[in-house]
Amino acid sequence: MDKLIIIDGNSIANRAFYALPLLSNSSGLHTNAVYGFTTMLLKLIEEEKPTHFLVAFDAGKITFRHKEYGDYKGGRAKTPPELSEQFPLIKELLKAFNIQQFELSGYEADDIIGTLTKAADAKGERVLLVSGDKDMLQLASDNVTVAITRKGISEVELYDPPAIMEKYGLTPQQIIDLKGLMGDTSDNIPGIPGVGEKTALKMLHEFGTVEAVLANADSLKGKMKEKVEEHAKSALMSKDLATIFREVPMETEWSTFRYDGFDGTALSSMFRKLEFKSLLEKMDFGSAPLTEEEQAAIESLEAVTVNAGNVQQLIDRLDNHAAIHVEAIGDNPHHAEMVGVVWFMDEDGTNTSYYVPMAVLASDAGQPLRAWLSDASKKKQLFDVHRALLALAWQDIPLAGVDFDVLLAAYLLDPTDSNLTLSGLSAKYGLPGVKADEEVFGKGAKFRLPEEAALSEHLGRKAMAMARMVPVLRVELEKSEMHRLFYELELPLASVLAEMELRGISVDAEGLKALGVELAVQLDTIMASIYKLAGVEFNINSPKQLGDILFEKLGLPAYKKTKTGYSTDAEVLERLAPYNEVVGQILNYRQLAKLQSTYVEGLLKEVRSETGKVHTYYRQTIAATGRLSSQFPNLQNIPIRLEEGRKIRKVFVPSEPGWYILAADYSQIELRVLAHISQDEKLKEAFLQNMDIHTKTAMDVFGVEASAVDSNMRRQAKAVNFGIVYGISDYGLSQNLDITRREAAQFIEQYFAVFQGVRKYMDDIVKDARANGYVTTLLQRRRYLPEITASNFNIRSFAERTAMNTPIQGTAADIIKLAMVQMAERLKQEGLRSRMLLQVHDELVFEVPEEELETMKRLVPEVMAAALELDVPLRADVDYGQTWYDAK
DNA sequence: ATCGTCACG
DNA sequence: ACGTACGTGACGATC
Repeated sequence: MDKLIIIDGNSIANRAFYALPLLSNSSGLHTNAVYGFTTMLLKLIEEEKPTHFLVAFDAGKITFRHKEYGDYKGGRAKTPPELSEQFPLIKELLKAFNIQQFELSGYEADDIIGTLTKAADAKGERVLLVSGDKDMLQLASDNVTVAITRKGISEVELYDPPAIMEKYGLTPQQIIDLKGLMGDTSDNIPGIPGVGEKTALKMLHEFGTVEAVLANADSLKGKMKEKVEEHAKSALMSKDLATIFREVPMETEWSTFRYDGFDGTALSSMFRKLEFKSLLEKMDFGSAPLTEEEQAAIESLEAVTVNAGNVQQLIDRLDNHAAIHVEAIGDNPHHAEMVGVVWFMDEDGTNTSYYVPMAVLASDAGQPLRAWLSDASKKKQLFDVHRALLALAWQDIPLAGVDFDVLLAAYLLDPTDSNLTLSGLSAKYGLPGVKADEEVFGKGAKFRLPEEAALSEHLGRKAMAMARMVPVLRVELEKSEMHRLFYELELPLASVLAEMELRGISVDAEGLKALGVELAVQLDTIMASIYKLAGVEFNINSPKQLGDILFEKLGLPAYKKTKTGYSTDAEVLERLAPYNEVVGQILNYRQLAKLQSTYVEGLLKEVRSETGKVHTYYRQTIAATGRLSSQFPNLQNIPIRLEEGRKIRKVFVPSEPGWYILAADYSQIELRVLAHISQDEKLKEAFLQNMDIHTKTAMDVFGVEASAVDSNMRRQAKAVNFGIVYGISDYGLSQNLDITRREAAQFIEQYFAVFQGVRKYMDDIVKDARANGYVTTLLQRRRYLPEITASNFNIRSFAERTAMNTPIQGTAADIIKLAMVQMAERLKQEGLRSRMLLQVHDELVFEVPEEELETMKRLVPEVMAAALELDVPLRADVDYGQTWYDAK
């Protein structure tokens, strides 16, 4: 039996747009609505197996309804541009799907659909109508089932006449009467004011139609009677407006909508264009050939695999210059599995790549190649030098002479790009033909290296793409004035980081284990006590089970909810603590369990048994602000705020007997940066006089002398200063200080009244961001903020706070990176044995031999303070001790 | 894979 | 009216 699926195109596109985050592909095209639309089409095709298919769209600006009723749809917000730009893509997508689309000027999609379902009814054909709009229920019949999306677009609810009867007690026809009575604000259909769904349903259950309700208005009571009588005309007009027009003059010939399946080539090409990687994989187009156009755009390449027999061919071609790619498998470069190295020489235009498997590179035959890699006079361009340095170092192959990094350059050009891969960047810069690693290797459990020829081809394509991108990226860096940031800071930093990470930091594993035993004992005791107080054993680590116990069994008040249930975070538990003793125990348990799982067990897993060291991996191309991040293990979030956790720092020790751990941290670097870029006189003055900034802020905001600032005032001032750096909002500050929004707003107003330069900076930076589309740091690091013009208040506000925060946080990141490069330089220059080990955003950690202590105590803060000259002084405080804990 | 929670600056 | 403080990573639970 035939089955026609009709999609209400505008409605589904809207639903998809608001249900999904604002995705965009590498060329900046928004694709979330297209993506949602696509997944819906795929699901319908698979599950419903339609024989006929069409999508109806609204067309033309003025429909006959506007002529009858000027205000029709007057209340509806304009379609945001982020959505309108996706309609052409959806239409292109439908072509690739081979699905008919219908639009008729002067009519809405509803009318087209109404006319078609009427025709289907007449012929007795089955129809599934998909929409996000409940109005469509009026079209349901024995033949027509209506599917209404719910919760985004992934799920639909099916309505046939019995289902509508069950849910509303109405026939499909009466859905029109329902809307006539209650109206619809989104379409600006008035209905009867004061009548909502409940009242409207009651009336219809009693009288049946709008007309009958009006005729029987007398039998209604009091106010309702008045309202119905007064708005009788409006009700009738509303019913009329809500009635879908089913007589559109159009072709309703069934065979026009025949659906014979999609064209794999066109669809896979479309998915590639949209960069729907997950769909491409899931669909397994596999051998779906590229379109001629795509094929023509791909350069030819001869991918040579090097072995002992032909290695001389590569050695003969080695020159002073090449793009190379180091392929190593695994997230952690400290124990990545080396696949091999690929060379691509650009000069002679032969388009030949040379893939050298690791075994060949490590063999005697590979010796000249290893020598070339280690020769600083041989200039090479890479993708992710930092990772390559580490992976090669663990194979005892030094790498030198790197003069460009495609990854690092692309990161600087857009630090928020979420697809910084050779495949993604190739697509972004118009070089098709580089497959995604996932596509070639598979992922997760399915990961395996392909056969040699395919591997050689894939790696060769990566190297060639790099070679092509290098000159383009060099120009782009120049154009956006980030070439100095790149060549003088980020590229040298990559080597400094690699050196620190390879050195590693020693961990007292025995001490850590002892701490673990202590924690285990305490956790056991607390657990038993919690079970006793709760009267039942449960998994305390499960927020779901914990929520059930606290809010159902013990009946405590629930302050806030999460998407999936009750919130049980520390903020909630602290409020609940007075009600029941168990809550405090749970907080205590959480704190210790975190220490045990993350900092004892987690850290122990990362300690290398041969050396007793951990080797973190700083990621240089992740954070949108230019900060580093740290992984495997994360050494940037070792506890310090609470004493119990702070003890973890005792296990970080020097790697040589008699040495010390020395740590230096910037004092108030972000507020000093703010003073400099805002040129606020008061703020500058505070730092020029080296005052306690939070006390100073309290004095100015509360208008009192230093002696009158109590600890509570200082605490509040401190929160305001944090808020300022984060891009302040009254709501955020009120949450933080647990005060009302009005009070928070007053604080902020008082702050700005004093620090007028800061206010001006905040205003100007948002204006700048809107005008340029991006903000920059002092060293010209850039962050694009496309959402600064969003129509959605929340999205736009977020972008505005980001515009305020990024130059501050980013400039602080610039400064400490400068200090690191300069510090590495000085250690070398002055022949010091001290070593830089860690960076924690505003802090540098070293291990220092005793005889260098005095030198380092002086040198480190000096270099840090002088890293960049601002209009206020920078200051770094230093301390040292036997462990990181003691260097406080 | 995603969520809730919590560690840091 | 709208409802989030900025930037990260790791863990256990759950689907």
